[in-house]
Amino acid sequence: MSSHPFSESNGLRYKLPAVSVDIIILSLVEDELNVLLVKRKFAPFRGMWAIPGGFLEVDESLEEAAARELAEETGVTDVYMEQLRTFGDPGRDPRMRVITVAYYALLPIDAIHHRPGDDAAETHWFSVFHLPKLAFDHQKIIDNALVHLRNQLQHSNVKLHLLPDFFTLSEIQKAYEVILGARLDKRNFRRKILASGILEETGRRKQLPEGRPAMLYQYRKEVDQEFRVRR
Amino acid sequence: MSSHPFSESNGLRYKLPAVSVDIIILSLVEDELNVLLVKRKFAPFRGMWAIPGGFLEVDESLEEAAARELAEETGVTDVYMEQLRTFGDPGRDPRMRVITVAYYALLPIDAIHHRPGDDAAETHWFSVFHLPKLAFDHQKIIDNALVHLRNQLQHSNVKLHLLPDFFTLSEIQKAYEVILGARLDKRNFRRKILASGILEETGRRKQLPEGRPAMLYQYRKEVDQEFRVRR
DNA sequence: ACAAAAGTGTTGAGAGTACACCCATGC
DNA sequence: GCATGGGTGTACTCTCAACACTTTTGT
Repeated sequence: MSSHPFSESNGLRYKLPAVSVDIIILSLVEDELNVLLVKRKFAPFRGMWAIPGGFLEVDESLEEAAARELAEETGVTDVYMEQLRTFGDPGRDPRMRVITVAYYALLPIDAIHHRPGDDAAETHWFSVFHLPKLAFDHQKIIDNALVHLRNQLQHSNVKLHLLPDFFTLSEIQKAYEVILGARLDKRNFRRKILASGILEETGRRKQLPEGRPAMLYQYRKEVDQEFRVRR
Repeated sequence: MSSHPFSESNGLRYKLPAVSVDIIILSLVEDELNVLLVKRKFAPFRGMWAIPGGFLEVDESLEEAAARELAEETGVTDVYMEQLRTFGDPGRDPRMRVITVAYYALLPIDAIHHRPGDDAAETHWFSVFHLPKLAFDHQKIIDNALVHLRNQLQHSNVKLHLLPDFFTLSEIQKAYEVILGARLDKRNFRRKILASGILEETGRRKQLPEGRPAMLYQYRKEVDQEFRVRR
């Protein structure tokens, strides 16, 4: 183990990298998987779109920093978040060495109050599949988040935190299809997700503009934890 | 996005956290999954065992830092490494704020030269299942690595980088059993791993001290990449 | 010949996949 | 009564799990 950075003679403090937290905020809006981006007001990459984030403050855990950034951009708290990965290549920020810990947050459609505080930062939702050119290595970070999300849906029956409290089976199937980029068979999808036991009927139905009303489901509270194992 | 940490008036530099890289070095030794630990020479936690690691140097990527620490402890280069997760709770290091990016490295038994340089640091291999009390939050970090490794073996046919170049089917099965902590059926294991196509026969056999000689296998070069998808 | 580890097949259960029609509602 | 989306069953394939004996070698 190398020595402590402060135990060396002074003049080395400039070597300390900065630590930031970036948060990929994902939501389903009108059958699209959207990510919230902010337009940069300062150099470098001034005017370009970037993942919201900021520097870590003293006595704040990484999760707290991510939650704070999320609240600043969306006004939303109590949201599902997960640490993704840390990016720290030298040169990823031209100003100085910045190590960024990437988180991603999944929010249901109905939780978005969209810029309640006047942060004055310009924000916008983009489809993750049609992004503009992004600042820093942010495209790579979003690619990473998407791979992670797809893996979760394919290999387990985790709760998909992008849905509102009550939803129809068609809505959850559509969410899977949008994220995976593939059509799924209705009968097989329903049988599988109901057999997995993560859902329960609410007894209520959703009145649609057209067609037969659909049963509303919710995730069972008890099985919030994942159960991925096969045996 | 909060402002740049250096753009504020001075007096704030002490706020910058330090960034370290810890590397969990795993190896199979005599049917045990072992992790390499170092005995701390300085406070805090002086005399306790810890995961090898060190502070990130300027112009060094996170991967390079992890590889450097690995080489310092084992003399080994060109090893399979993967980023695990970043730990940064305030108070995890009593001296100051330290954000640590955890990596794990898997090395085959025969790659270990064990302390070729005289680092003077006392190192020792421990079974991951019988660890002493560790410094910092290092127990948590190792738990994390173990969960990650088990998930990989259970949900995919990735190359297990803990094995030497050539190995018998009994050896690879034993490796799976040690890591998963479960007995596996010999016939089912062999059928499954051969059907997955990640292995190929070498044509050579391993002469054993007792019993019938066993066919030696190797991982196929072309399929180093994972193929987890089902459809 | 015996001890030790390698090697090998079959059967039953459950999961995944492909596929097409009837049902309830609003207008 | 018709347009719209909700809801349902069956047959085939493939994967997984359980289970015991024969083969090859060294001594």
